Amino acid sequence: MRKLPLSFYQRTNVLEIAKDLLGKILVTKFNSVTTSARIVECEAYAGVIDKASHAVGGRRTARNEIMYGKGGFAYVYLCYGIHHLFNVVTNSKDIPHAVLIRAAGPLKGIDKMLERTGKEKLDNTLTRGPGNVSKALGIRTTHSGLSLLSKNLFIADDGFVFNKTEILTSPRIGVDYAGNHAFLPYRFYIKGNPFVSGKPK
DNA sequence: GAGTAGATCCTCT
DNA sequence: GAGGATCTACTCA
Repeated sequence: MRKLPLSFYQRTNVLEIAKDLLGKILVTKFNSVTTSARIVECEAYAGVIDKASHAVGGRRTARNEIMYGKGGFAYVYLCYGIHHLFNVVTNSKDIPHAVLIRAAGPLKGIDKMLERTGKEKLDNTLTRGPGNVSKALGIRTTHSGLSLLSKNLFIADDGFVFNKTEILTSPRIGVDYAGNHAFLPYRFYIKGNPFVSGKPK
């Protein structure tokens, strides 16, 4: 198992990076507690031309500043006052591309995830949906700006790959306000995986 | 099983 | 001062 190198994040095609993140392992080590989960769903946000992105039209604020930095950093922000959403910043400096991690399958530290989410036992709601992934892994807005090569927060590759036929694409979720961009097939997920958000098949 | 309302707070206008 | 890259619970059928 190895950490993904910076070169993984700093490629120019955000769609390719989003697709490649499927099957990788998101790991957090906070207060010497390790939790990890395999990514099964994510969405690409293609910077200034993407109406669903925080960086649309070159919008630049204190909150999304990190998106304008180099790839390989975490961008975390609060949505609806409740949910912490975890993003991976990609591409190079001044190009605000990002990938939103939407769902993952728990691997290590499941007990700790249950404690964090207040659940009794493991079921498919533990890490289903971006708000729950962050909650289970203990990711909060204070972690925004952390490097994904740090020892507390990183993404690893254990050699596992999903079969190409298991990877599906669809329009993104919850971005109806983005007009025609709401229909772009920028969402990637694993067919039939119980942790993928939306209606189970 | 499907549809809808409410939660809740930081950020930008 | 408004609204959001969401989730859950509750209603009704």
